[in-house]
Amino acid sequence: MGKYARVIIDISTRALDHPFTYLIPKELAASVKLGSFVEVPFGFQVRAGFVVSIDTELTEDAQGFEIRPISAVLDDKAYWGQELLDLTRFMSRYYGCTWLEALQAAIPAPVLKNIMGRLHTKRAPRRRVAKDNQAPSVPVYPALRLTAQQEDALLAINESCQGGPPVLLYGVTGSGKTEVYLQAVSQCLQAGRQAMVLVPELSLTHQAIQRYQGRLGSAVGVLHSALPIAERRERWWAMQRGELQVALGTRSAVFAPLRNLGLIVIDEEHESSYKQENAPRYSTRQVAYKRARFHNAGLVLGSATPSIESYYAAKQGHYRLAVMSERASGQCLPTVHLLDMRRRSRGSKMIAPDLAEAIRQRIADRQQVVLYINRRGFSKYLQCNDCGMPIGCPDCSIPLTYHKAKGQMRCHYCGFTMPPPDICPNCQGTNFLHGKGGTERLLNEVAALVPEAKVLRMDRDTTEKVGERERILSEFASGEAQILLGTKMIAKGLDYPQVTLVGIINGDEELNVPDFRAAERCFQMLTQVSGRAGRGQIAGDVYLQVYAPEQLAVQAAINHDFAALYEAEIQQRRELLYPPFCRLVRVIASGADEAAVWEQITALAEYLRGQRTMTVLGPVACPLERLQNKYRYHVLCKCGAVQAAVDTISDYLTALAKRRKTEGISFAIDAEPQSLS
DNA sequence: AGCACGCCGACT
DNA sequence: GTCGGCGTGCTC
Repeated sequence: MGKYARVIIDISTRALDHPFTYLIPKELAASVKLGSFVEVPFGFQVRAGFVVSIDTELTEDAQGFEIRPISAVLDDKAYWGQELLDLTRFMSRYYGCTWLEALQAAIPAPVLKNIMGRLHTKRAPRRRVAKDNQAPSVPVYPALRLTAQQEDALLAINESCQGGPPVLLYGVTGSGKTEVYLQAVSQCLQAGRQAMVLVPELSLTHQAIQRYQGRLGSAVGVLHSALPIAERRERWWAMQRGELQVALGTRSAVFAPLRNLGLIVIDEEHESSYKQENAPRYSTRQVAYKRARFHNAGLVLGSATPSIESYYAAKQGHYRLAVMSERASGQCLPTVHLLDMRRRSRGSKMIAPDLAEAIRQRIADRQQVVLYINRRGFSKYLQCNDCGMPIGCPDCSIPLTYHKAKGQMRCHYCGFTMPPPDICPNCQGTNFLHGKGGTERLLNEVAALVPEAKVLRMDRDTTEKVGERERILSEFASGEAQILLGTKMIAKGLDYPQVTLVGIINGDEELNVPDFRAAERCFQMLTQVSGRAGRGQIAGDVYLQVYAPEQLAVQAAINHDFAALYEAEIQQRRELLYPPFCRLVRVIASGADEAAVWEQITALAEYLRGQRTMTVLGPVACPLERLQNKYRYHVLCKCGAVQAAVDTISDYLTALAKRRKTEGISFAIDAEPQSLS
């Protein structure tokens, strides 16, 4: 029986991000446990806190303080106890966030809010209303016969569940990865263990959910932040009580409170949405790896276009590679027509004549068309109209960003600047294009081209509301509309047999994004979108409009040649020292006072350079220079070990916070960033 | 983050 | 004379 409890206070600031020691009063001795939420006196106030250790002796860090008693217990359930503590502690250290921020990510807001709501209000906890959330009956989805390759993959996964290495499942589109997951999960359940299936946000469609529920029935619990609050809370508690055996959901579902995990599946493992873009900036892959290790559970990372880093890790022997190179049902791939958009006159249409003709044809034949437009490029770049190459940084091999006001080209990794060139360094051409496209313009063009067709538009602007995406998709599925036009949202999960034509408007725009992963992302996107055409009886066509047809990412996508892309990328990353050959840690400073932000980030960069343990690039303005009226600057650290680098940065920032030097300026540490905007 | 303590300007 | 500005310091 411990006498003291060490507690993380419910205040998220670096200055207070350490445990405070309290006495456990005798009458609370039974209910104060590891992971309990408690109410404690804190200075002049009463705050909620989270018990992270229970000790019989006073620890050294608490010596010399007047130890006050815990005033009440807010919740004595230990949740997933020690695992939650270990995992969130690890996250706070590795990702450089506060322990509280990590806890807030691991416990859903509605649940947390409910507990915190009991603070100093002696209201008796209400009885849970046992609302059974049994969805209306779902059509049964029977098990399919596996191909030899699928059998092999399943075997590897089963071995992973029994202590074998994690599996990287590289299966081409249509090779039947989902069927393999379903059977692996079934076997896991039969062995009396639980399973978790993680998918990217955009893949968690009605259809996908039905497939899992159709096979696994009511054991499946869907976790998604878009669900109604009450439902989310109840679903979480049901898992906590052990009433659901399978958690199906997006990124945050990696924290599903399952206590007997046997298998974790991460589908589309290459997706960047698996990295959270605000604190705690965790990687789902890594948290899943930690949880799998804790439970001795299996782990599968699956993709038709694996990330370069995962594939490299597999080649190094960290993952077991399972390959499914054949389609399960022998559908044939669509024909890809490459349309070279260079040397087109100023003011010409976004849709090339060939594609325009094809659209007209399909509409006349009462078939359906998908038009994909890239909208990744938020910054302006300069592109050669003769060879199609973006003007890049000589040191970092990423496109330079064009700053109209200063009439300058700038590298957002290292700060290199130069005036806009008159002559293309690649081909000596003298014609340049200023890039930045628009959905609006495309929509108008399509309307003028085929006024009789109904066009649906789907992008972030039109799908703010919950359920809007499903509504648009079902309208398209019903055949009411002939053309679906949109951004990334339409790239995956669509399986409509009437679609015989896919037009990709700016297929290589991704290559103009100042990010060293641009080629990899471009390849992934082209592969995904192309897969939407010709899924029915009629063969499909893909019209791919590009400015740089020679670029390897484009060529590799047309030829379905992942190996070529991988080899080229890995060689370049080795030469330029990018992941997986180093680890990146990015620190962003932002604030309304630009001079103050610059001063702070410069001081940080100088300090880090002085440590001589990492290569420090910058500081420079972030590609997204101003966000919500705040100026943003970053430094990029190339290091050998993430933890050591983050420790150094965290210590510096904590000292700064304690001296109150950071008023009005906020810092964010991003360990192993996926996006550098 | 909050909140008190503390030392300097214009107000019932 | 005092009400109140926000600069420092502290919270087990």
